[in-house]
Amino acid sequence: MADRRRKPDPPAAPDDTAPVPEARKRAASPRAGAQRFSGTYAHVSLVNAIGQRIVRGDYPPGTILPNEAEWSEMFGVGRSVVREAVKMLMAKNLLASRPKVGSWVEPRERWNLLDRDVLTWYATSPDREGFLKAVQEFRHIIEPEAAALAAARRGEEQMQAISSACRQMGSAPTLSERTAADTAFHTAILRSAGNELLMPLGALIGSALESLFIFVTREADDLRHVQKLHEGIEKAILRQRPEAARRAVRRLLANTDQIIAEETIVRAASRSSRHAARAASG
Amino acid sequence: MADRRRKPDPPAAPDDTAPVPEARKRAASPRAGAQRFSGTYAHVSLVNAIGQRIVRGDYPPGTILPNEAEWSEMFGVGRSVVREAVKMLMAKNLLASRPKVGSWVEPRERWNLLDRDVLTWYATSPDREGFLKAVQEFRHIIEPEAAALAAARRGEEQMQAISSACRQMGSAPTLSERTAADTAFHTAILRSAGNELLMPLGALIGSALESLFIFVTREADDLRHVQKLHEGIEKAILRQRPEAARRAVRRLLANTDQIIAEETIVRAASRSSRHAARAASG
DNA sequence: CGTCAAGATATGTCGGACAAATAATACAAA
DNA sequence: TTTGTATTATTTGTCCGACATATCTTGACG
Repeated sequence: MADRRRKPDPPAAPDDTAPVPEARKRAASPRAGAQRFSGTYAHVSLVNAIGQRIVRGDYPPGTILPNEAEWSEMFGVGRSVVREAVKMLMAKNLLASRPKVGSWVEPRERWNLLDRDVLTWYATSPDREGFLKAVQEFRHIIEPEAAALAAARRGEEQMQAISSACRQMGSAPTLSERTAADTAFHTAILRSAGNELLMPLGALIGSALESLFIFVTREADDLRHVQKLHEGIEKAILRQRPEAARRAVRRLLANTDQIIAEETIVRAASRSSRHAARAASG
Repeated sequence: MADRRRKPDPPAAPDDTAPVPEARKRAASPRAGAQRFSGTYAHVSLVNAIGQRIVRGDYPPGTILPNEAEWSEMFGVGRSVVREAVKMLMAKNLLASRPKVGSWVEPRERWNLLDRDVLTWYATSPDREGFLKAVQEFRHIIEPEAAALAAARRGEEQMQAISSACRQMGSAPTLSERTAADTAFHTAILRSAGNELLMPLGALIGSALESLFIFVTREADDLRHVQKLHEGIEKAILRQRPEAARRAVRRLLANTDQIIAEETIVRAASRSSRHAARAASG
């Protein structure tokens, strides 16, 4: 779930580094079911909890969900909180509802899979491999063209944003910061492409990179190589060469494909070895 | 706004052609502001009203919106209805809010522009030309590749869905039905591509076609030509020729580009003639 | 000038009550 | 038996009022 609480633009934020208010006490007793997180509003917790369960497959499409009273009981929140959370999931087309029937899970092809939150839940679902495969294929479709458009139309500040992100990627001390810069790099390219419909896809790339960052360990040589690939993209856009940008992005994606493939093999091997161990011990 | 009230899958719907219950009486007096629509739930009306105003530009990004009490007053609904509507818009990233500050319009690049409802509001906004331009460019990126994937991976029933939609397009008696079949055709291709991330984009194509259907008059010759172009796509997918499918889609899109360009010229001309008339009379 | 305290105000949450929609059931009629 | 109709039960939809929480603003104080 994206952080809903950010400083609004108009009331200029004097200090955005202020710590998020933690340690919020709940008077309500934490009843059975999933726990509530302090520091977050109840409806946000609920949206995440229910959304994650749906995407994870706990309630397959067509299933009638627990009704409002049951959710309310399960999470120890008021009915209005449940209703607002359900409405948010409806807005993402994960749910629909009717009086006397209840709420049910919508068929998967209606889900707003490109939504930030839904992507996050998908990325942490058991089908992570399916997620990575789909996202990566999608990137192959989108990103080369986006880079080509960016090479053709990018403005001066946009170019600076791209270069800056690329530099930060190279000098990031931690993998986490590197991933953030990586996401910023690709998002900046999408923005530079001059088509606002492309921008929501930044969340897609971000969740893919984050998923890779969490599960894949990478060696120094590899990181250097990846950095060179990114610089190749930057250079092509800087020089306003659409075809070169397209090719450079394809090279990067091919590299990522390879990493995913290797990781998949490793995971499959460890899985089968676990199976073997279990079979041997059983 | 997509119709939220549909028959759920599990309780098999015996008759889906039953008329939507109209003529619902409101006890509450219709106060100032936008009117409520009978037959629809209040929160749906509110989501549409507020969402449309935001996308249309009535409240530019950064603007603090009226607070809950004011919306409540404006539309003559209770505060909970307002809150649920606002939550749905938050789920689409059009809004964010904070206690003591209020709700504000999020920067445009955070909007979930690929969402069905947001697209609908965008399509009816004053910037319809910008909308069509962006969507059409996006189609150029997505659809050729989707068709190529479909040609490579389509199943038997998926092929039947494509062919059926293509046939229905050819024999549709009204333009409205033709547009519906057209949308079904492209949606079926997206589904056949075997990447679920592509499926939400059906809404994009649908809204583009609907927008064209509403504003563009087309001649019989033109329609025949378009039909042939669609059949070319169908044939390529039927024969499982990815490259041919890609090319066929590009031909169709080039044709659509031309139609949009012509329409744009016509509208610009009528606009300037109106200006001229006004200038002459003023 | 900077820091901290108090007030003001918008959203967040709770609880209860009633309205509306509709699936399911019971029942009457053909 | 079948068909159509009224009743019932249940779930979501809406309203209201109260209070909690967050946080911007203001002002006192060092």
